[in-house]
Amino acid sequence: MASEDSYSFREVEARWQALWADRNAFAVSEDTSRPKYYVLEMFPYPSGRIHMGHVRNYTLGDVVARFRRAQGYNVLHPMGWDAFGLPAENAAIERGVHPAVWTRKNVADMREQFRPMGLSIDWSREFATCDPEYYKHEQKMFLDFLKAGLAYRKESWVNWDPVDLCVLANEQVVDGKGWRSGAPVERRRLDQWFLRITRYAEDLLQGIEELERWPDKVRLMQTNWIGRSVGAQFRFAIEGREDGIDVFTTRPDTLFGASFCAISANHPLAEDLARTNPSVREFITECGRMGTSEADIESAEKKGFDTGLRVFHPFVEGVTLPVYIANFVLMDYGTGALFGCPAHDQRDMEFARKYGLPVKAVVAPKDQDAQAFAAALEASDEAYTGDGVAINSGFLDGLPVAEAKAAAIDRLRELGAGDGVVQYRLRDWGVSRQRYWGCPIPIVKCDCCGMVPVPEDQLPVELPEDVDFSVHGNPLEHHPTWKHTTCPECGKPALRETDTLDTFFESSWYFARFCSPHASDRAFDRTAVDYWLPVDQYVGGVEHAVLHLLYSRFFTRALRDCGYLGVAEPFDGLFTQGMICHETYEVETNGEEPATEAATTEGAATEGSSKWVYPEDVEQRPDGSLIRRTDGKPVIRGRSIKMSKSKNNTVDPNGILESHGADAARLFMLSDVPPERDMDWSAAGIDGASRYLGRLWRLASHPAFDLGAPGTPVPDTLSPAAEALRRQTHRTMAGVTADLEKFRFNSAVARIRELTNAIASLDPATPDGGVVARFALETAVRLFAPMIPHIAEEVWATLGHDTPLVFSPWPVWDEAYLQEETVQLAVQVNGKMRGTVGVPPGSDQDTALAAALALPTVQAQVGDKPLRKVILVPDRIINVIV
RNA sequence: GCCCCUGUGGCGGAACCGGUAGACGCGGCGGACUCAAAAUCCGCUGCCCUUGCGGGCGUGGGAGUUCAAGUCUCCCCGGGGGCACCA
Repeated sequence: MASEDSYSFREVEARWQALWADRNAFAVSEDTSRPKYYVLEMFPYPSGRIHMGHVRNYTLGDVVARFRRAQGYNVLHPMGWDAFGLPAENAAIERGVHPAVWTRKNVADMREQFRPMGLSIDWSREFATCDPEYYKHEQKMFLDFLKAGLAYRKESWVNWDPVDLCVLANEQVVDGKGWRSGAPVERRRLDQWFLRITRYAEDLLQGIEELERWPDKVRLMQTNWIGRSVGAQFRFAIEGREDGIDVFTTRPDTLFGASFCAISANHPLAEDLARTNPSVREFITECGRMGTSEADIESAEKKGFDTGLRVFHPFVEGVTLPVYIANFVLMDYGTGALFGCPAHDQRDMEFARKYGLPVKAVVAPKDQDAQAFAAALEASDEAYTGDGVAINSGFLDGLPVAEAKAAAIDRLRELGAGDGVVQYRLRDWGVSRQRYWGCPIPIVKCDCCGMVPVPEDQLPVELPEDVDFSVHGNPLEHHPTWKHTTCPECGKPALRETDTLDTFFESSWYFARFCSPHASDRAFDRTAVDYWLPVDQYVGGVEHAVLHLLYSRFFTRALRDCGYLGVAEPFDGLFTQGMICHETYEVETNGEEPATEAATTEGAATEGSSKWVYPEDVEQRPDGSLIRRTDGKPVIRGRSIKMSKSKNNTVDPNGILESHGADAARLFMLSDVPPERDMDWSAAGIDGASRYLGRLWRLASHPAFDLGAPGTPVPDTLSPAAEALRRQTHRTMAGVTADLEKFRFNSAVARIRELTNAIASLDPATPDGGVVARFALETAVRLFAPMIPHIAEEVWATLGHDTPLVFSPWPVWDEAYLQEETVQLAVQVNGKMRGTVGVPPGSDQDTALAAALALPTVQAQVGDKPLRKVILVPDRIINVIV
């Protein structure tokens, strides 16, 4: 085939990318004369290689950016690097490369890997979070938070990752294991810096209501994570002691059914008792050992220790309850103490049965006999947690649960014992990390003055470059000189804080930094953030539903309260994309070559005797069976799962960009599967996308019509076939515009393909075919430009246009052409489809009925039976009931 | 265990507010072009009965509401995700 006949994506894509770059097409600045639109994809960690997840993420964002730009918005679409973090340090330990060098190299490599995608990014705003120019502002923020009481230090139990030798936030512990290392987390007591995210618990919760362009799933996850619960807090007086025990409960209505009080092993009272009682000490130690370890979660056995203390029931004079130290009571939720009502709480029931405590029913369902129900419940091992009315409960008797709760709280208040309170599951965010490659915490520890903030004129506290990774542990701690300094207050020798900040700190404000990335004396220029924020469309993976997205929402509020910016919510719209999956392949190794980690596709190889094979090494034979390219060994096809290095089922994006081009990769990413869902990568899919691009190209380069000159007006009156294509073109504009606004990219692609199919099948003899075909084709590429920008530009230019599409407005449709000339009305008889009939749009019932009854298939059903009823939905359906 | 989402041809998926189920694509089958193949183009492609015309069935299963249900309600089953001693 002659080269001029085939579409040469290599040459075309490079040419248009060069033009966009030369014309600075994507650089933006504040412009109050136009509406702004801020599009942001979650910035990447510079691992060194881009992966298909990136390709999908940035393709989705780029479609939005280009679409909004065409619509006339002033679009900000920046890119940066989430550059601090453990992998850099691990590389340093394993390969002796300095984390900074490793990171810089990866950033440079990945920038080059992204380049061939043709993204509409304003690269002049690029930064990496490991730049001191970036993190110095973060240190200032930390100091401002400290002043505002939003940052504080406390000794606390922490989640310790024994592999990464580092503290983890609660959000970073998954199934009792470190989110990165996968190692069972240990409990340790350490001095830590915290951010008071709990101050905003209610506000963060309320704010979720307003996030209408966020997925419900994410809103729900955040709601659950914050975990608001309404109840009562009150104090039990201890028999023979001056102090009391504060407890929190969501069921104050069941107080008459209380049979014990339980406190956490870390409760001050428990620690107090331990000082004099060795067996208490032993029990506490035992609880500490279990902690959040895997074994503990498995067993989940309730254990208690009877302290011998007794507390007075607040409502019933003379009644006392035993006080237990219990392993299931958490110190950092509520007050670290609770009362147990076995009849109406399953966990309390188990505890009561184990330690022979009384079970007293105090709530019974409305419609049941209270005494019989109570007797059955008290003999059972299943607690009743449903609704009902209070029984055996003194002044509460007969009240429904909700009212009983209120009445109990009122009484507690009268007694001066307690009050109604709201509790949150959300904990403060521990931000100290015992690592090198992070932002240093700008604090000096002085023996005389305590924790002293580093004065602002001494910022940034920069990381030392000469660090030794051969010693286990935190290099900042081991550095010979770095941590030794003088106290800013008293001038005596003092030590720097050697912990660094959690890397989620950097990603909690980077979106704001993009508004004024070069501001040096402050984190952001106020006019810039006021203009650009909030982000109008954020795009990323669901895996950040609670971590990054909750921290960022908190940070934005904290920054607002410290005077940095004026908004509460950082992301007005959020889109969470699905994962990229691929089939897995394995060959049996029979011990001849090293097996890969746990390659066990069900029904296939047994553990340890097979090896995962990369898709690119698998070849399909004509009979459909698979073999390994290198040696012809049979390959077993496994199910499709998320692309991951451990399963070798990854496809390298740059290989695809090289072989098929950016437009083909982008088109495949956008076709077929709705973007929020997981998609399967397949060779057939990318080939299909390439084939379509070829067809589109041929449609323009070898048109079946004389397309005439650009700008030729379409006549008002057209032949029926040409008129139909004109109307379809207008309908496509409206449909695609709506699809892009709603992230229905797969549907937008389908619509434009329909339009190009219609152009291709228009009879070349059609009068006015050329001028309408030009109109349809031009519209198709304009609508396609956000998705497959290079070929769209090329076709547009081929059709004779001088102004590139990046500088062209979005097409506008004419409402008058949205309706077809003749509508196909569906005809039902007794609710069953019997055919369709073409009628003019807006036909009334008489016209439609006459046309419908004329159909032979309808006559066969209706015959001479009398019509009982006729239902007409104009232009859609007519249903004749006989 | 609790909460949420989801189930449509061989496959990915479409179907607006209850109104022609299967758009668009992948795959498959048949044909054209070719010495042949690739590429490309054309046609067919939910299932069952029928030579055809035509008819019946069909959106995980069962009931219900309605002139009309993939769409709404209830129950059941399967798949995915989140939380998991939170008092």
